[in-house]
Amino acid sequence: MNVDGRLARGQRTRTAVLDAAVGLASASGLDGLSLGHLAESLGVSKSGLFAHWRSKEELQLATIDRAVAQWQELIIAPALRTSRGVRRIHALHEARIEFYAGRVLPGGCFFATTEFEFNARPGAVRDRLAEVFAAWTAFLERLVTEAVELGELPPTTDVALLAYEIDAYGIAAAMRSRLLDPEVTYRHARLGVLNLLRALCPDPALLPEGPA
Amino acid sequence: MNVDGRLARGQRTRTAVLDAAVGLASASGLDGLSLGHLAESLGVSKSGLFAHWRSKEELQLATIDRAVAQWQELIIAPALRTSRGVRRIHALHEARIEFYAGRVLPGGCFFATTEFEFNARPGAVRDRLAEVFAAWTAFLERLVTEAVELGELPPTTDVALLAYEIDAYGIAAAMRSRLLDPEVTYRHARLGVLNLLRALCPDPALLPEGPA
DNA sequence: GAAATATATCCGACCGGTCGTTCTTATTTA
DNA sequence: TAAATAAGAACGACCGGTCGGATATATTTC
Repeated sequence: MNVDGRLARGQRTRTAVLDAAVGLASASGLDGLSLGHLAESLGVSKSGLFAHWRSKEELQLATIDRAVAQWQELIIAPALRTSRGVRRIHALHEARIEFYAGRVLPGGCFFATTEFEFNARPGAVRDRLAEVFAAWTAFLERLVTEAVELGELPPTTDVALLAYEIDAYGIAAAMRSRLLDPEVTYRHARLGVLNLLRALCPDPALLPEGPA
Repeated sequence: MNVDGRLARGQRTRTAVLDAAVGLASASGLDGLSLGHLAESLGVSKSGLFAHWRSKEELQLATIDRAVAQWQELIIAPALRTSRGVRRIHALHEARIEFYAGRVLPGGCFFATTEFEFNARPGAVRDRLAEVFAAWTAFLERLVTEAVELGELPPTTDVALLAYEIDAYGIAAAMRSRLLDPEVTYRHARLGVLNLLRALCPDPALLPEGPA
């Protein structure tokens, strides 16, 4: 970084490349995205990419990190600004559905696409994706645990199961929205979690009224 | 077919190729599976495949049809042998989870893999996959409707929503089981639907007792 | 029934094209 | 000037696909 705070040229290039890679890979997958197409979409030569990353795999790993940062900023951070407990769980899910429905990444969910792509392809990329997924699950479970500790959910709540259920509605939305009616899909994904939380949460004031 | 009922040589080859293709594509995807690898795994020459299908896309479409037939036989048919209503819905979900957990196809769920793979790849294959998915959704909704008509589910049931929720637990299981603990994942997928049905179904005798 | 013919099936060799990657060279930046 | 950054050309490997010919199977002919 320069003295005046501006990013060096190389750093700017790297960020631009990774942002484009996240967007394109959300549609085509990380392996499905060819370096030639990525370079062309940026008006950059393919070999120039190798000045910043030693191999395609290194660029893929960097792309995952960039996608995690975006996820953190667009999904996690807004949820953490709401009050702890059931409200925060609901806000997290809503932010996720908004993310899909708003087509922030034109290709859909980066993680859903790549995690299916690398499901049966062992290697560093798959390991990294598994780490990210495990961290996401742990985060979800932590939010549920907090809601239980606050008394907003019954103490008998199966934390891991509820986290699974909430995540399932999101995953299914990411998949179904591209093949079936997106509006209907997103409505179901939102209604499903709302019903789930309403059935468990004794205090109806913690959740929005109406059909969602 | 011959007069004695045995399949002709070509027909046997075609079936063997498609069976292998379904298995391999469940792991690597339909486009990710190269014709060279497919041919090699069968001890057959690559060019020989083109004697049966005019292009890779034609073989992909035939592979989808074969996967549909397997799904019909292994998931749909067993469920249809149980009595109509909530029991049948539950049996369908259980068969699906068993299918994943039993690793019938070593690569996971053929449809989950390929539908994500072709999510952003328009063409005949994607169209066919969307058709299959729509048919699957319609089938799920029909089962739910039947349960409502039988009085086993409340008449106020949101049929499409409940079908979405049941499918979501299956989709999530297909995805998470490969990156997180499979046993835990399948247990959650089964428990989730069981809880869902128990909460709606006034007659507890229609569902198995115990924690799943 | 045997020979001859037609057809279905399959293979090895090869093509053009795309992939990730490397090497050499030029240009910018500090 | 030295280092960082970029481009261009070219590579070997692999891809889907084609082609002529070999082999097995079915059908016809005698």
